[in-house]
Amino acid sequence: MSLRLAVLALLDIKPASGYGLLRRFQTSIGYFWQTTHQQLYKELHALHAEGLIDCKTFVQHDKPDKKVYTLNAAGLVELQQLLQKPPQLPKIKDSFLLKLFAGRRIAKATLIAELNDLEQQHRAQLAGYQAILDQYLSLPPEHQQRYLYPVQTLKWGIGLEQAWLGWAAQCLHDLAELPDDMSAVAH
Amino acid sequence: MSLRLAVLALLDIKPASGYGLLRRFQTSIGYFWQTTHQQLYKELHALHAEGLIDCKTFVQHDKPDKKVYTLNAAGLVELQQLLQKPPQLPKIKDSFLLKLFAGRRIAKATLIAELNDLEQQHRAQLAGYQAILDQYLSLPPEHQQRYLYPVQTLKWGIGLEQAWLGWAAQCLHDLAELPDDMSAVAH
DNA sequence: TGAACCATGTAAACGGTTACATGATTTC
DNA sequence: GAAATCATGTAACCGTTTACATGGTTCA
Repeated sequence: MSLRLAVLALLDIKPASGYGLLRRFQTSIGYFWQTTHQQLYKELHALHAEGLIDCKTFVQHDKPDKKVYTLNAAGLVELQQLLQKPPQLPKIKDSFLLKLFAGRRIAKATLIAELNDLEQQHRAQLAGYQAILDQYLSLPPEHQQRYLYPVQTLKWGIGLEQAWLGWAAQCLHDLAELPDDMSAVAH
Repeated sequence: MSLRLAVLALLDIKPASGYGLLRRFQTSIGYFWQTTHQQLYKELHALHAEGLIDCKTFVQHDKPDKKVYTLNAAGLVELQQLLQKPPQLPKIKDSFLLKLFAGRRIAKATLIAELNDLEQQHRAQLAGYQAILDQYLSLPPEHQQRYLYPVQTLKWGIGLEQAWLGWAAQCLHDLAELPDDMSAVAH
């Protein structure tokens, strides 16, 4: 049901095609809600069949045609109903932490290399989020109004990445002091 | 495949029953990997059928009988093979952030109440993790050895909770300055 | 008396991923 | 010539959640 909430919330800000929505998922809420085009098209079909969003097809010459979906009055009611539901605790699935948890069964060098690699990715993510925040802060106040709430979630993402990077530095420091590869050592 | 990794990693530290494993999921890796007893029993049956874990039934008088599973040599090989897989980026699904993202469609007081409520839960989580860390730090060094890697993931959880609480304080401050309920206001 | 804990399972339904399918335009 | 971007979809499979199912013990 939360994919539905995500789609309605994004369309509530502005209309979009399935493909355009997918990019907005990736760039604006991807750090706390992911989806794929397969899921998205299915949900858009369902929402349209239920009369919660309107659809207009735009014929393009140089690109494939696109269907632009718009939230209608019924969709807004649905959105507000979904927002009444009590909040649930977040679900995190991090297989890298699982690997680290079982770290004594892997070569230490492998873990360190993977940590360094992830560190680069998180650094890039943080830079990306900060660029979006800067872009927001450069908007005129009347445009900022519309994004007052979304920007709070962006700040959450920034805080998360900063915490991750701080932890990774400490973790690499701790690992440097640990004994080497124990993967072949009996316990 | 990662539930399998999680189960093998936990059994690699010490044997457990399905029910006991479930509690260890909740207390030791629950903040980055969740499961239910239904999933767990199914996976344990599969692992046993594949000969990766051994099973002994213990008859108890005051409590129901329990099946204690132990990682065997084949299971350790399987664990090490799963650990060779390249790390994947974590998957986070946080429906509260979705609600906050669409915050202009909810009464501000509701959001603030939910944030305060979550803050209490995160504070309790942090206290719980810190208690486990303190318990670890009080172990003799030879026992600490076994948990050197798991404790890194615990520190990750602590960092995450601290970042969350810091963000929530800032968010509540920001929300206090925002205009009131816009849920009924046209845009 | 009711809730929580101990302990194990099955089955249906739902949500999400991977594979398959097409095809033009743009950029390296 | 290969890869990325734009743009939409179907279908099979797998992972996860919810509901059903049982039953004794302990604690408030």
